[in-house]
Amino acid sequence: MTTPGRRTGPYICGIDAALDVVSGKWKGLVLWELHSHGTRRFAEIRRALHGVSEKMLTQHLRQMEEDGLIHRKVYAEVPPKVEYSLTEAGVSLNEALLPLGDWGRERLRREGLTVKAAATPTASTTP
Amino acid sequence: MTTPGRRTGPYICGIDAALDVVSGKWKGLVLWELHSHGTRRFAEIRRALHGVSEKMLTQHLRQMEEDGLIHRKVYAEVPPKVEYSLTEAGVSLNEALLPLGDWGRERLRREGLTVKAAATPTASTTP
DNA sequence: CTCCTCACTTACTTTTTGGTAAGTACCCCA
DNA sequence: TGGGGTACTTACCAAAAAGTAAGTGAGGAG
Repeated sequence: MTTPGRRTGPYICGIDAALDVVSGKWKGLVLWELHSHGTRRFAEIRRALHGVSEKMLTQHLRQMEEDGLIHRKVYAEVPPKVEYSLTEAGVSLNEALLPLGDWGRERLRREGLTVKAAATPTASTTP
Repeated sequence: MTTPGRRTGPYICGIDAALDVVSGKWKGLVLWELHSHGTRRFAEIRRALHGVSEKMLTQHLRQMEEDGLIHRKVYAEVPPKVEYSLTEAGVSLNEALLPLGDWGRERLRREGLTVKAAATPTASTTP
């Protein structure tokens, strides 16, 4: 039990409340994956996020669902099928993250840091 | 030695590179404190961020300095005096965080979450 | 003389986070 | 019959982040 919690309770400001929802090794990527593909199945996301474990992925997806960022649709089919997509809040969060992504890319340029091979080769632009 | 590192190396995208620099329980607040006051001394920041320990604060400040977000000026005076201020990168990061702060405040409103007493009562608006 | 302030550092402990590996239950393909 | 795929869960472990408490060394207030 005990949701692998980080529901710290009272926040001190908006940034706090927003960062809390994005922090987690893969959450940003999940957000971006769903943003650029609209709807994805569990295994598709897993393959897109090279290196994520099933445990971490489910954990993150559950938290993001709880936080109202993504929607989870289960098909009562026989090989299980679950589809994830962004909610309105998820879409707007993604938009709010765009300037931060710009800043990050600028930082990479500035410091001459390496960027790993794109997580999703099919995605148009990486954030 | 060995900076309490979280320099994970190769990033996968800009958001990654930006989040890495802001994640840490107090970094967002430090950024905001310096943004709204221009220049602050160690003890002033400490008092503004109610609840931070000296260890965590120095640790965060050092990392942020390493990441080029803040500038640290030491006066060779007899009761020590150190002043912190934002660098250009720090200022632009703060700007990039504004939409995220908006989103966070919207989230707080949406979910009816509590907000702790402002960290800096003198600050005009909380992010 | 004693305590408080400044800006830290160090050692140690706890909490949180992430990773590994296995198990589940059923299906399709060869 | 054996292997792969679907979407997970569980138990256990390692690593990282954060908290606690104490020490430093000089100055100024009482």
